[in-house]
Amino acid sequence: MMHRNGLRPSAQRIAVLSFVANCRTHPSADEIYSRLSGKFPSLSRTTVYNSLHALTDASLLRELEIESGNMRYDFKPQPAHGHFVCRKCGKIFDTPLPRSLADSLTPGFCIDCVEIVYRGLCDICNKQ
Amino acid sequence: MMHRNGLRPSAQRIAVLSFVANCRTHPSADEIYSRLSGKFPSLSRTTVYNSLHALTDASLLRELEIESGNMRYDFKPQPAHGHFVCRKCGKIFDTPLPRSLADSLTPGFCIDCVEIVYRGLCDICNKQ
DNA sequence: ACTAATTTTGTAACGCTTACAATTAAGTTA
DNA sequence: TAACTTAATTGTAAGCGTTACAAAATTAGT
Repeated sequence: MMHRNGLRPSAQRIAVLSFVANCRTHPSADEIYSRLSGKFPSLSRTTVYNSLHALTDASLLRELEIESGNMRYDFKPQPAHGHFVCRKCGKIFDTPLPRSLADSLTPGFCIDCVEIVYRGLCDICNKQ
Repeated sequence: MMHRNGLRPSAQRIAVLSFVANCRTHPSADEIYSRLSGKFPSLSRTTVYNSLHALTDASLLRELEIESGNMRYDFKPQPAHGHFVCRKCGKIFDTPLPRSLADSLTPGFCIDCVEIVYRGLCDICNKQ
């Protein structure tokens, strides 16, 4: 994957990418750093940020502006989806995209991507 | 409006609220501060943040997590709408919401609000 | 006018992110 | 393999938006 985009697949970058890809929580840079510094004792925060930027530029990751002051990351090759943020437990759930999203846009506009964030209570918190 | 929510309508708060309400650009805290410090020479950044928080808590403003590291503000009493961010000129356009947004959500979830951000090229930048 | 409560203000600090230079590692050529 | 070139990693320091806090100023009610 990285070779195709002229990215050198270093051990750190592989670790960052596969962690985000296998992690269901859309982790932040700091979460990634904390979880990986066990395997890479010399890991630097800067490396995590560098990797995240490189992988984002290569369209392997997507940045989620879901939480103020904390960028979160998503594995991009997955099918497009929205996100639901529970205001109580803070968990983030993937949601399917509603059909006909582009319907309501002015003609002449060119859409690169659509970001949908629902906020509310998840089913578990809603019961309590 | 503020009285109804137990908010004291100070001159600064009125200025912040009416500036956001009449400003089509969804301004950031810093933009608000810059534009208002002419009328209020002693205005403090903290006051702007305080006012924005108070007005947000009172549901008169809405926070937009559109731009990383820069919260933007929207006048809430307007009908619900999405936002289109042009990747070239950076302008933010209001867009109508697509119908049946809640369709795709898991039952049991309670939706407080939906945020939709389109990214791409606006009609003017698209022509160039 | 007096008191009590709220708001504004300025400074300092916080947290996430970036800039930068030095070190290390990885590819390339001979 | 050895020398060379390029790219990635690391640590420190700085940047930026935001928040915490205490003092001063303003407002509201008696």
